[in-house]
Amino acid sequence: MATIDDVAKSAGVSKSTVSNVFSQKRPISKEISERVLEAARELNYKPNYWARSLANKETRIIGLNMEGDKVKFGQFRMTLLNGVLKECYNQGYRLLVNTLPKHFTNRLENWSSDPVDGEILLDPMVRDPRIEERVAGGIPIVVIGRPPESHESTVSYVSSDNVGAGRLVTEYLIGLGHRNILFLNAPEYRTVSHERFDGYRKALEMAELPVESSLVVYRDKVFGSSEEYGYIMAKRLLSENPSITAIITDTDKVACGVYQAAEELKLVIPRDLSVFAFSLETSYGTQLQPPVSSMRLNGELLGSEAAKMLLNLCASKTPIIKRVIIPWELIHRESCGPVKVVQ
Amino acid sequence: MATIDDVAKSAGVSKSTVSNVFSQKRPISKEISERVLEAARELNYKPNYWARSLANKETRIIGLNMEGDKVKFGQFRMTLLNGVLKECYNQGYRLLVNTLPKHFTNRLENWSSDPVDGEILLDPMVRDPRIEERVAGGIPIVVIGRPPESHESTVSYVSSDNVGAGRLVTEYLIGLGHRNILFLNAPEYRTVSHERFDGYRKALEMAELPVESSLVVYRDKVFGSSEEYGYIMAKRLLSENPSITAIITDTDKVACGVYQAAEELKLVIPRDLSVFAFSLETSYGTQLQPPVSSMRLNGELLGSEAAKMLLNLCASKTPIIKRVIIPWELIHRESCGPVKVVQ
DNA sequence: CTGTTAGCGCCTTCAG
DNA sequence: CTGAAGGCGCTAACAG
Repeated sequence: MATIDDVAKSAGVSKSTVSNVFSQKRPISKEISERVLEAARELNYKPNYWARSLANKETRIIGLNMEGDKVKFGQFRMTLLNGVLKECYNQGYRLLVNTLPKHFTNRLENWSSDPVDGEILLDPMVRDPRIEERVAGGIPIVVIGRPPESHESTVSYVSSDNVGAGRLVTEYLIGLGHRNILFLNAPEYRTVSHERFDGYRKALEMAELPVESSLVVYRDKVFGSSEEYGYIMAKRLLSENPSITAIITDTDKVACGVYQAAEELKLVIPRDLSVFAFSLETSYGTQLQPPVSSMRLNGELLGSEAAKMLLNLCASKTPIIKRVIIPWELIHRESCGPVKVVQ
Repeated sequence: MATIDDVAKSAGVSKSTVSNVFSQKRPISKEISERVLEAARELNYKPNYWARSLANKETRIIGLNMEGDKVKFGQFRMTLLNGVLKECYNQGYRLLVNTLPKHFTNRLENWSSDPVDGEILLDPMVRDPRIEERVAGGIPIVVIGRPPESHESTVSYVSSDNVGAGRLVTEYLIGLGHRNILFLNAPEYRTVSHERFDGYRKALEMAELPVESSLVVYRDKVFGSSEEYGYIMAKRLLSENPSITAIITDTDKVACGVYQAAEELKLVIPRDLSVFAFSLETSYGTQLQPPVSSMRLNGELLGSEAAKMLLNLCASKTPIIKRVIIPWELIHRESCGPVKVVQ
């Protein structure tokens, strides 16, 4: 690969002239400029990205950091990704998907700074070392979802109103006459599960209903898949506690497990059991019989807003903490109905 | 941000010692090593990724390059992405999604090498400058899909058997009695549309049926969306030529437009019209009434195989051209049926 | 096992 | 408008 020196020599000019022909940072006479370009073309020269980044101290790359080792996109993350990409596209940035497993980054020889100007963090956790590291290193970040309380006022983020969502759903089910609503929540270490629980709790309190701790379950690591989580917990809890008439799940995959459990227990949805899923990760949501009611989260907007904020942060260097809440919408399908009247 | 020099000074050793403590490229005594690590921790030092890349001539980043300016993931691309990510994860590589619009890269000041060790190219075109550039620059690439003929034997690729798929689908429809099968193909500049057409043609020839050029349409740029393409072309051609009893489409989005046209023309699917879609990009495929028959393409395997090949290429430096064909599966749903018997 | 000296390829002063 | 010299932060080759 030809370097700037080769081109300079070949065109009979100095390195800095070549550099400026490309960077356009200072005017170069048309003749010389063309001579340089011609030489570059012949040598198949392109400025080296890393060398340029090193000197410029900027990469024009932003990172997308997904929590955990499972780096896998579902429906929701995909729309989110599309939003981020759209904004990258608009502003001439590239996107780096961070996929390094911990057992890799933990090794000393792989320990290094990240090759990005800033990062978008997904799925914030109640204790999130990712945030602390980046704050310490002065790397601009934007979180998608609510950051842990310790950083809520120091970190920019874009999120849905998860408390409101949890509350609305619960109120909706209460309105249908449900009194024992099982909540198959996301893992406890994620902030979102607490937000949704807060909403759930508020709705129950407003309705003067008790909050049974046995009805609130957080996903545990023991479950190999979301379906398994939904299936096992639904089967167990519905058997133990037949008064449960509605289940709120984290995703449609969990709901899928719930459906299976319901079928085995001869419970008909929505006649005997109402089911609601917060987010749709697959096409299960609409394929299930009956299709499961859910939230529409507008991932694309979450993504593009996050990217916009991050790129502003990268550019301005006067870090302005912002918070953006993206509205959701409750989608009524056919999985929730009035509670069965006991005869 | 602290540099290697700061750490060296603070620990009272030389730069190269610090370097080697981190890179582990040569043994450093335990005492010194710990002293260095201690100093690094205090200064919050991390090796600079770009500087390291520059010296090492490797980034441990691979690129995912999508043709065109539309950088957007649908269902199929997402599974493909997941496959790529899985392999990146296994081998400690990061993934860079290339999203730079042409009007950006065309500007001289943005012209530069790509910050990756190698690249996966999606949606190869009949004339594909991306391939030529990278071959000229000596950047390892793997194409997903069949490369243009000019490079078929010089470039590694992983693909589905699109000719076979086109053929099988067409034979299937012929077997159902269809004789006038409209093919709403992908854009002509993409190699995949030619492969599928080849299969379509072969099937017709085997059945000794004529290949009507008016029944083979390539998507044109004038269409703003896939749905529009399907809708407009189906409406026009079904009106002009009522003998058409089956339509093969590129994706479920195109099929969605076809469904709408059929409805307006009072054609019932599959009674009056059979519809088949090659790939499923959205949840339309299964949500449409009736659900549309399609190919299951195994995007995850395509992606992971491509990544595996690329990482091999990056490592070995003795470029071995490989070709991998990933099998597909025909999924029968309810959109194809026997041709209506004329009474 | 550790230190010294050159680069990697580009950009950025500062002279001219 | 152009050239020369030095630096970005790290690694590599060669001494010791």
